Amino acid sequence: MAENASGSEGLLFLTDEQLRKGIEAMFFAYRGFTADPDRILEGMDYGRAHHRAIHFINRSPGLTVSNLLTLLGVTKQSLNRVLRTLFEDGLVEARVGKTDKRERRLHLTEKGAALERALSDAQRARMRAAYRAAGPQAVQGFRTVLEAMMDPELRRQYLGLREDAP
Amino acid sequence: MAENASGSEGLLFLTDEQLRKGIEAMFFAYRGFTADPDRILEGMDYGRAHHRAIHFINRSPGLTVSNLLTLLGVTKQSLNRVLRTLFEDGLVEARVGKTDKRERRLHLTEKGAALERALSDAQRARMRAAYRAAGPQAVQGFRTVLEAMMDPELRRQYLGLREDAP
DNA sequence: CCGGGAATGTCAACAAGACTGACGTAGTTT
DNA sequence: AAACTACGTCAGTCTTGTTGACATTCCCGG
Repeated sequence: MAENASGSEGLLFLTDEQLRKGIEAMFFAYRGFTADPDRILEGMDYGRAHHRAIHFINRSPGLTVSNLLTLLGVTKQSLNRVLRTLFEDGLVEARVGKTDKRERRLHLTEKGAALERALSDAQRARMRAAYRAAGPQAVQGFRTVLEAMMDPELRRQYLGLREDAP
Repeated sequence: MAENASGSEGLLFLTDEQLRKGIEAMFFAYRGFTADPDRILEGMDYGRAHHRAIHFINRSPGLTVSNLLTLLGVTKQSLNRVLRTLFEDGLVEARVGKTDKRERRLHLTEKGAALERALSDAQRARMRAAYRAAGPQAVQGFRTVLEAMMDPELRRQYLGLREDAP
């Protein structure tokens, strides 16, 4: 039995206790989520900030610095420090914009793409294992709750970049 | 090829694209998740680290410094800086352990509990809104995936706090 | 064509929060 | 008495974020 927490369909009984568990689940899960890439990056001169930049450049090749700035939600000074090392080490290259020559469109080099693959392989492996363990319905719910938890602005960014759903 | 799709029993179509969306959902959702408490804390002399300490002390009153150390996964030097300011400002108090006098059992003061309430009210409100928007099944799936994503050690910590076990 | 503003880079200074390493002190266990 | 444990602390480093100020290059509207 134990239909305790949530009514099977209609109403949600949201005790503070349940919410607290959700909060702690986010905290612990996020640690796990970042653990593998962090392990790979440690020892290199890079950190989580580099990973994030590389991720989004890989995902949207040719995006501009200010696109990336908006996605990451940091200051240009902060991002620039990261990008500079990525340029210097030949992981990322910038091509001057065709229509607007002020823009620098960012692309991964082969070397950069290789690192990206290493990082996201690790992260995807964990995500895949979690998805498999939890099952399809859980995955759907997972995504739905996460989307609902984003700030409206961030959600717009996220959805705007998605190809499939509305 | 194209065998990357289905899991053993279910129809788990796990394309890299889908996994990438899950990864980004975690990234954006975590930003939203921490945004409200961060806003409250900004301007005070506190940060996210203080929030985390306060959260777990509230959750398990009387826990020791090393308990907290394990939960947070940081070094004692790092935690100590945080705890010191919380002691000085009278938000947390330490009581010498009864059986083992080396231990300092941590408790929130009234003032500390008030801040905890302010912080977690904000965070719970967001979590509640997300849960409501997503529905009960989604909530179940959300928690299931997050648990599966934790490191085994972290999951033990997390579960250990749910059901009281040694 | 000129000037405002946008996109970008860069210098400098600073802060939070993590880390390592070393050392000290009180209390507990063997 | 020695060894180990729980905790605190000093000192230094690193990453990643912040503000503020200023320069350059370029687009576009008047």
